[in-house]
Amino acid sequence: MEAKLPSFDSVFSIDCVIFGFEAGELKILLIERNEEPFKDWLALPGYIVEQDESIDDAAERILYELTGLRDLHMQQFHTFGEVNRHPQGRVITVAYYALIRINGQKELRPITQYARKAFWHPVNELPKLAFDHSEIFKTAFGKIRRRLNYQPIAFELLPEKFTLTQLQSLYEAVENRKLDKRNFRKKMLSYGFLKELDEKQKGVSYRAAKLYKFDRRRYAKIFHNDMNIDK
Amino acid sequence: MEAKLPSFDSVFSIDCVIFGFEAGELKILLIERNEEPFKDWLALPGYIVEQDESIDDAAERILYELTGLRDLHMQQFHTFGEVNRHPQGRVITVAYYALIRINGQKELRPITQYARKAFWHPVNELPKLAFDHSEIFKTAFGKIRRRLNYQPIAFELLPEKFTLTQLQSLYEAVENRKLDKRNFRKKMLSYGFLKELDEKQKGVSYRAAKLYKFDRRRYAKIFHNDMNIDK
DNA sequence: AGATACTGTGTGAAAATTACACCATTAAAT
DNA sequence: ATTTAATGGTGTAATTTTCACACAGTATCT
Repeated sequence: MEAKLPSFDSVFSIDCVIFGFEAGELKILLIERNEEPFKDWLALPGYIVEQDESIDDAAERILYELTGLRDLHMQQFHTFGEVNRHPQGRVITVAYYALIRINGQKELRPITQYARKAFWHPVNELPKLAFDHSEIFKTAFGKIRRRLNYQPIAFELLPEKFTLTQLQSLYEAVENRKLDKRNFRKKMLSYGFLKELDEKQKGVSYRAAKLYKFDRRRYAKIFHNDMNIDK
Repeated sequence: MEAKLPSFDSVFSIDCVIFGFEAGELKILLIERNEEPFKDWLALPGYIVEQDESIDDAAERILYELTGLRDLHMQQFHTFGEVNRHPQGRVITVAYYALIRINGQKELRPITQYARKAFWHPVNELPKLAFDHSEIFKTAFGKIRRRLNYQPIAFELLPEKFTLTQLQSLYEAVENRKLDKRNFRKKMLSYGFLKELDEKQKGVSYRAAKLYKFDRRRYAKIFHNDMNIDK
């Protein structure tokens, strides 16, 4: 009986919204498309999923092929399924986001020919993007803005060792408002998951600030029953 | 050039997790499948999306066809895309949830032959479900549990006019813990979006409680800049 | 030596959260 | 008429959290 059932194929895609933080500015990763449709347009890194890979695996592969970036923790956040969102037919897309440190060492280098190049672009003043990617970006930005206050995602955007001022300016960039320095530091430290290091900032022309690290272990212990539900 | 591009078809599905509240218990809507695969199994209401309907439209249609329920506000919450989640091939599924009042008047009556019947089942002691539907349910339950405290979703589960005790017992059912009556009432009323009615409960063999209504207008005013970000 | 630019710190007021117990009202049972 | 069972409805004090707010210290550059 099972043998009689028809067998299904499917065409759907993944799009990735990768956030980074650099020079006090929040940025996302864009590619310049080298393939129709929307050839030469700017777009989010995204492509069609293969039949034999899970959507989570596909997200990793596709991001790697288009940008050269690997091993980020991407999270699915929404699926976009308007009938005409893709000019070639019915293609829904599952959108993922990730937050990463922008790091001069990590070269952005498309592996496939589908992208001509990949680069960081500030989230303010984004140009028009291919497909419905502008909408996808907007949704992603809304999600991380809210999530910032419930999950320790800020630390994925900062270098491993960071100053409290850097952390604060990230919050300010995402929330788009000024925060009080004393209250911010008090609150962050009170959580108990920041590890104070014996090191100081270098190369600044003013008093060097202490460096801190996000301590995943302590975090896991502290929020085992609270914020972790979210995972 | 555009004319040369291949044209895509796709097979993917929608599954719905519909929560209701009755007799102090949280329930979800299940169907008994009348079609292979998983014929005779219990499952979430779900089916394949047509090529010419958006996924949001599809969710409404599918739920209606399998259960007779219409005009709920469903919200997409996750897409499930493991390679072998569907025995007939590659079928990812976009999952939606909704919260509704269980109402004796609304008959549960499948329109198509794909479901033999539709019925409410308590969320505790759920049987094994078809496909990966047990996992889908679990994810949905996690989402609404967290959302309960950020968004006014509780009122969608209660009758239009409800008592504070009913509201409290809903919170207790979802959070699975007892709450303090005085603090709960104080807090709920302090929000200012509950409208006290001149009516009282009827047909109870003890002191009748006042009835309240959720006042969407006041809610929208009060939380315009806060919780509404979430929408 | 002075200018510059940022680091790092404390206190008090206000608001929100928590813990906690008893009398009032109604319908049903006697 | 009285009692019983079940829930409705209410306040206060202690604690915790949030918020507003200002200035001296230090490294670097000139």
